[in-house]
Amino acid sequence: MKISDLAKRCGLSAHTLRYYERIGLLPYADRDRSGQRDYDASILSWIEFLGRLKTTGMPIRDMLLYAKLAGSGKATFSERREMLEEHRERVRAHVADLEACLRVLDGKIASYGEAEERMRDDKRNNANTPARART
Amino acid sequence: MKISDLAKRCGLSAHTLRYYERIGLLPYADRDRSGQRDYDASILSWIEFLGRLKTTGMPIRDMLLYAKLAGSGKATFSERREMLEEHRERVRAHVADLEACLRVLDGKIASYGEAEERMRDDKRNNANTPARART
DNA sequence: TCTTGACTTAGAGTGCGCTCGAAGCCGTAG
DNA sequence: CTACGGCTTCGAGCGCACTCTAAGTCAAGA
Repeated sequence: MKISDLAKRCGLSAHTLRYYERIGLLPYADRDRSGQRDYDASILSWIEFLGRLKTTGMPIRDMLLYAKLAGSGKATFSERREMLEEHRERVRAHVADLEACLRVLDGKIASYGEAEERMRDDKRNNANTPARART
Repeated sequence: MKISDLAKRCGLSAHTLRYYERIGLLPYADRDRSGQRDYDASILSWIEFLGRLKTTGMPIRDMLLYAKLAGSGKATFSERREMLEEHRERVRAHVADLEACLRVLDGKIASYGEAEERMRDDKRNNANTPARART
């Protein structure tokens, strides 16, 4: 598979794939006789997992550490598990944060909705009541 | 309230507070007779709300638009509500993504745990069984 | 044969969100 | 009076994660 094919399949640009290889996030890809990268489809599952780490906010330097451990075989299973467990906790905490934020947004949206409602009422009644406090 | 007091209370640095004022995310603060910013405590709730937007990944340019609308009174209630509704949808989608990632992490962690378990068993049995496929 | 287009490399540039430094002013404690 | 800490402004610098450019190579199709 050429780099542009892999790019299409994994949703990263060819630029980004080369960048990831350069920094060590992707293993050095085999080159064909004209020097072009020729990827094995098995790289896709690794890229997909990296995408999960990225989505969940893991910085590249941590992904690099994980990648290095993953290249060292069975001896690093427990270290990798611990990394992922710590990361999972951070992600869970972040999700909890986001859910709290969502509740705040819900409240704010509702209060705008109610304010708009009142404004429509005022208009319909053509009443000259004093302005209400903003929220 | 001086900038360092506000910084302590809201968790942003004085540098960041000045930066936010400079770009228009915070209203221009009153200065005392020696030119130093003197904040009213009411700024705290606005900063807290900005923090919610930031936590949920809203870029500063969008916060700036929201801030501009919020400075324009009642006429922009519906526009602000629509902004927040769209943002809320993005956040909900992101939370769903994160939850999918958490399930992947759970699976990965479990498989490391099982592999470690098997390695301990193998050691205890002192058996020279062939290596298993890595996951 | 010539053109086209995708690939290669090293390295520069971009956008975001801060973060810091320099130089100078102000008010209070000693 | 002086020293000190904290404030001011403006602008430069930083860390991250790409993103793009330039110059060149290569293989296949007209």
